[in-house]
Amino acid sequence: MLDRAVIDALFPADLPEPEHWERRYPARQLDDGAKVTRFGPSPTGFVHIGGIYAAMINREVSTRSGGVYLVRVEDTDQAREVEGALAQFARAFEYFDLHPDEGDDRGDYGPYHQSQRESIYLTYVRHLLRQGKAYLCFATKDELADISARQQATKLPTGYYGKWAIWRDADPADVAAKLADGAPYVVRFRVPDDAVGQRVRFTDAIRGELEHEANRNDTVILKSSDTALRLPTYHFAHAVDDHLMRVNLVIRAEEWISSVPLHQQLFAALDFEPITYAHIAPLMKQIPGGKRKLSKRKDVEAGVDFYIEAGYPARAILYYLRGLANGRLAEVPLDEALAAPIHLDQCGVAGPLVDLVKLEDISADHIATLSSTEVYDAVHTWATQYDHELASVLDAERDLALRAISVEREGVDNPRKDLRKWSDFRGAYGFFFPQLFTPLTGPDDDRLTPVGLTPEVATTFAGDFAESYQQLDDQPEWFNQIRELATKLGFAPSPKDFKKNPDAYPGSIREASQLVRVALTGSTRSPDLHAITQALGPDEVLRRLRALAS
RNA sequence: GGCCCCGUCGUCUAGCGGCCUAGGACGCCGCCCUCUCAAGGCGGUAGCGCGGGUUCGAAUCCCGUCGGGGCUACCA
Repeated sequence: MLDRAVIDALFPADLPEPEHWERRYPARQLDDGAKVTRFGPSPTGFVHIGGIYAAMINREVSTRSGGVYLVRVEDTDQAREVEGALAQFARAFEYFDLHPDEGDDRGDYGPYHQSQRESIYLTYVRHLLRQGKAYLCFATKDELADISARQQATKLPTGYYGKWAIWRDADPADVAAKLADGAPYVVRFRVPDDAVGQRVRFTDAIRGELEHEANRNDTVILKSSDTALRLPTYHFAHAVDDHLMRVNLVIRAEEWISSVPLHQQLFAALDFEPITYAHIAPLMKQIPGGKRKLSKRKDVEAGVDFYIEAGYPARAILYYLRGLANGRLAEVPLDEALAAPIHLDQCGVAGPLVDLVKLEDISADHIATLSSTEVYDAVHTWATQYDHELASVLDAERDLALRAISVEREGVDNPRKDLRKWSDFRGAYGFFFPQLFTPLTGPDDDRLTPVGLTPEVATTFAGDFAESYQQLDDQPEWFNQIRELATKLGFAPSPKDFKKNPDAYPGSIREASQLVRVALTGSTRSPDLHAITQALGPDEVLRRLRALAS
């Protein structure tokens, strides 16, 4: 073990003792059962939908228990930090309305950036060093790689332990010599001697009793001394931060289960009160022949921006994720589900596949419950960010937009479900706006092809229809115009008759209707025709019909 | 390789020894409605990974096995 003077010389002279931090961050005054939870975004990449999933559960559990939810930025990996990642997190939290009780801008247990907590970590590293519960390690990358290779060759567990831990029991003179040379070092945790071969049990709030081999590795707790900031690894930061921030329930993804034995050793070595863990199942993606964890790099739908850019309403996504967390909540209506608590003991333990089709169904159902103005506002907000042309049209044509959105939405039992996300708006409703609609170029226009009428018939029908067109309020009367003209031009009165004898007619009432539809909307799919003409107004209706006729 | 987690229709799941000839939702298929597209209504398709036990009785408990996922980093 190193002399205390040697150890202390490695740290700033004014570095506080642990007692200082203990006083600085006192135990919280909370009711029994109140949960202090946290989410730790790591700005090393873009926001993962699984991060929103985890944040939502953390937020929910703390709120529900009368506790505190905090966001702590886990930026100890400075080398991999990605520009703009934090801003993206902020945007995502805003979009999903997941605001922490404590974070960068408020809270008494900060700073909430790990990169700003260096002296706190150093206090505890020095503390462990002085007690011989940690030690300096000068092993180089090459040496480590060599150790690992030899272990693999002899089928031994890989890692830095036992006789492989070359600096664990190094002669203080050798350490002093390295230090004198200015050699970079890391600080490793000294696993308790009695840990080898031990098994540990712990209770997971989601999974119940879990059992694991005790940790044997002298894990790095403080990263290399050759960097400007002396930052800890995740494991050490977790122990120090969650203890000092008085977190009492750690909800995190399943891949951390394997680290619990290490974390428990760390808590014990630091004399910290043990903490409760809840490991949630990771979100998965379907791949040929199986499934795997949703990958930020490979899967677009792993990134939150995918959902925000496409314009899935936040509440629909939240509802979907809630149903994934607690299956029962997928069976109750959205409002009820969002108001219901998430129970950790009812969380699924198998990683669910993210099912975009299901999300779209949920989203369409949700949008169908919104009023026209709510839809307008949401589309407008979305378009302002992602479709400027649409945004300016919506600004200029607010009344028309509202009339368009109202078609088969207001005052009906079953509102149309043609909007699954805000980016669908242009395709489904764009034709309402002259600025976004290109009239047919004539009977040869490709958009008319699916209707299956000859150019001559199409031109004649459109021309005659425009000629005698009347903008009638009554839907049946209005539709009679199509019916009568169709009869006059020899169309079959019903699709069945036409089907029975296709050579006897130019088409049926169905083709006639579709002709008008395509002329007015450019598509064979649209809301009710009469309602469209009411929204468009007679002038625009005639303009579009004549474009086909000419 | 070692260790850990997980395994019910294509997907999300209900089920926690008899209420299970396994229920619901999404998808898919069909029918109805209809001027079209949707929506809606009705119906259908499809599953306990496999093998042993325990038990009068197992999707439910135990063991094994197979399969999927994760950890095994100075990434979190």
